[in-house]
Amino acid sequence: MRILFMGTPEISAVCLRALADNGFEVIGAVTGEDKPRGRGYIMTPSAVKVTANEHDIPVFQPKTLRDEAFSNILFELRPDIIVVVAYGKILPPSVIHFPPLGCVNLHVSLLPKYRGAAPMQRAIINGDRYTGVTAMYMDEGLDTGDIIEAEKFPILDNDNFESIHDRSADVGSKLLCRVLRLIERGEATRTKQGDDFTYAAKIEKSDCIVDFNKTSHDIDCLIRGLSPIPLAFTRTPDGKLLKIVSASPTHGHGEAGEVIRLDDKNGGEGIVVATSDGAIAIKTVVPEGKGKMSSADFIRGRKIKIGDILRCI
RNA sequence: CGCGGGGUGGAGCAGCCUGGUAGCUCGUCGGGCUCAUAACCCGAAGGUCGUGUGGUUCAAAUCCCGCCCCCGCAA
Repeated sequence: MRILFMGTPEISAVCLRALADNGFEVIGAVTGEDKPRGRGYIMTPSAVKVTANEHDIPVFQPKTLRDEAFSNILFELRPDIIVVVAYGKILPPSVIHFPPLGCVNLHVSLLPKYRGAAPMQRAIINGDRYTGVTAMYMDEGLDTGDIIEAEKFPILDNDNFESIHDRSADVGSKLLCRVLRLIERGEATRTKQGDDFTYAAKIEKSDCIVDFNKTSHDIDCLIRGLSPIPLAFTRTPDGKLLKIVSASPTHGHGEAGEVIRLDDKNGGEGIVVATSDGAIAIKTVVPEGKGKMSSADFIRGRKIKIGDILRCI
């Protein structure tokens, strides 16, 4: 079965690696173009491109899928099936209907919940107790295709975006391999999605602002859903950015955003900030212009004091 | 040449502008107090201040120049 893989970020790369390591015939990898990233705008290849190169899989980085150039690539490759994992571009009908065995997509949520861009983050931010991965046949809608198989797993109190991402990649890549074997044997089934869908909108900067007028639980979920990338943030009284890597709800009373306790002992509470229904202990931070450090270290640097109000103006 | 911050004993920082015997909060080690402690008290060790055996100077962590490295933003 000739598989054309399409994907871009790390989670896609994990899936591509799984396919390659499990003996699937991956005839090509379509991925986003190299983009200037990081300090100094260095041109950087996608995770999928790097992985494909490691496995000697031909890489294609079309500007668009809607032109003759890409059609020609499809004709030459003659894929039996296209596997898509977080590619980053919408596939036009001409591509979706090209391969005889269709296009299979791995989506990191339990569809029809959380269609769209940021399902993992949204599930954590919303305080969901579980999430999952879904393999489906793509149709022309946004994550609306028929479900082949899905797998559910819990979101624990200490999970964050990173741990859920890694688990999704692990579970998802295995699910993908399993589903592809079913398809090879002609045993894959189709189940229509239910109507109770939701969308997981892209994470915007405004989503990352910590509002201490919310409950400790909501703030905790926000922080975990955005950690370690892009990170929830607030500001210290001097206007400096303070990103929050990890925190946990605790007890306390005070004006929302007020620093009510400071614990500079290693492993201690760190910076304790009042919320609408208690307080939250900030354990790890990234100060503006600095790298990640424990709240204890931040406090020792004498940059914060009890009574300070944290808020974004 | 995208914007900016920074490299000072093990950690986080101050000192640099206005050159002149290295400081703060911790940690570590030793001792004390205590039923006990991550608490408190006393004491100690530990730094060529990223680097060039660079420039200026009587004198450089501090001013000037080159180089290396780290980080945040933005994409």
